[in-house]
Amino acid sequence: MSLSKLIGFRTRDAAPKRERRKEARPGELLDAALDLFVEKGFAATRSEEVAARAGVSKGTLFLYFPTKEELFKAVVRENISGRFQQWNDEFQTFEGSTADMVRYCMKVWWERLGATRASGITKLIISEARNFPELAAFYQNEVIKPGQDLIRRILQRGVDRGEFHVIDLEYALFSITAPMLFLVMMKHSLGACVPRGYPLDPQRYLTSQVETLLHGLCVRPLDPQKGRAP
Amino acid sequence: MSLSKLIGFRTRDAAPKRERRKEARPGELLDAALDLFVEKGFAATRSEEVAARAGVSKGTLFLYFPTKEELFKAVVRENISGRFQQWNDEFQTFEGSTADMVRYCMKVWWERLGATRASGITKLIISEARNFPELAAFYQNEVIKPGQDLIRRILQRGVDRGEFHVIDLEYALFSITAPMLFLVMMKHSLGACVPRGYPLDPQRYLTSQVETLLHGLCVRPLDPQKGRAP
DNA sequence: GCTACATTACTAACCAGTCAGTCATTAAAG
DNA sequence: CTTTAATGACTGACTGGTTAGTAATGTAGC
Repeated sequence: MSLSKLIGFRTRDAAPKRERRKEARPGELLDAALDLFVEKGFAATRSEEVAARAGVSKGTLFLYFPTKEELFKAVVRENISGRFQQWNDEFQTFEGSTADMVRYCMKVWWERLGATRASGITKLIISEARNFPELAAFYQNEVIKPGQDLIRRILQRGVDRGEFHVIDLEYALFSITAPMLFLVMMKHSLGACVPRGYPLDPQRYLTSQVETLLHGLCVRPLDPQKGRAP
Repeated sequence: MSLSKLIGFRTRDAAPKRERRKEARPGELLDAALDLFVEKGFAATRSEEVAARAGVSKGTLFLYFPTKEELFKAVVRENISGRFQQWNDEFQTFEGSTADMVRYCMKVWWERLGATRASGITKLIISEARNFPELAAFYQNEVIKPGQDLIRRILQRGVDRGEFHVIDLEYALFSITAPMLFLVMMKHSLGACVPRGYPLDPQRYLTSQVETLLHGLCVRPLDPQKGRAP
């Protein structure tokens, strides 16, 4: 059985003509790789399949990326780490209550990462960290650390302005990241293959989690009896 | 290189004598399988390695378990599903506030599952669900469903007794399971290979998460200003 | 026709599951 | 108690199928 049959389609249509397109290849390969890494994970994604989906042969893939690991790192840089600078700047100039800042943070995270294909990379790393520790370390430095720094700054702002009574900044961090991680896992793991129970409305899920978190976090709840009614 | 060298030790000491121990084999194989599945995941665990760690040959493994998937299911039954009945009974007879019940639930979960090797199975399933949907479905029925039913009953009790103001039971569920999942993931994924930041004290983590959750969940917080100080 | 991009065929290495045969154990017969 | 024969638990080489990465061979475009 031919591989192209196996995959079902070629991006660069039926004509198996040989073309020289040095500029476009890397981008097309990264795009194909993201799809397949998210769908199958790192170990289970075959290099030849990535090449086929980008409409080239396996040899060509290794012409642009020396190993499968380097291909993966390039995918992460392209889709996640490369975009952190912009987000950092955005939060530097935020005005309003820190509670709103937390709400906005979740919203932005979902719109720009959680809801996109790129969130599958997070699931992949969590899934395969132990089998590919070098990739895990790369992701830790390139994505997790900057992300946590950003959240830490938000929480610190809440404490500094007397809005939050955070005892332990490091643990409060996880009150924000755990729901994010859970949603990503539902989207890309069990939720993607065991339909029972989960199609989980992301907006509603995030709102519910954030509001619960804030009511346990704010020094002066607006009104003990209100704030949760529809 | 010999496989026993690769693995580093044999459970049933240096003598490679041939023994007939029909009764003991399945248990020893399940034990070895749990270790390796947790350490490497399902796909990356080689059958021969499981056999070697149990001190038998690969042929013997397939004598007791027809396929690798059946071996895995047996591991889940042995270590998780087989124990649910007892836990269910325990919560049926709980007396005290539902808040305490939630605290107790977390504590018990950690002591009997989270802290044990078995928690690695949860991580494995989340990691490999998409590549092994049949295993995911099995786990969904055998573990997740019973677990969620248990938590749902606790929350419902809180609502019935006027202790909780839960709007949507199905989403409140995740406020309890998400921190559990996060902790398991830290323990078995990034936390197990990227030392930076995490050795995460489980007791402290769980307490912090549960208290935050409860203060946003209880109808009448005991005292808005207190309850979070050490 | 030259050269840089692209392909194909190849290597070396994996691994689940099988099966023909081996040998520890047991029990019947001497 | 000892010998012999039957049993079935156990073994490991083998099959058929994987895949990352390489190198020889093409061919497009200048």
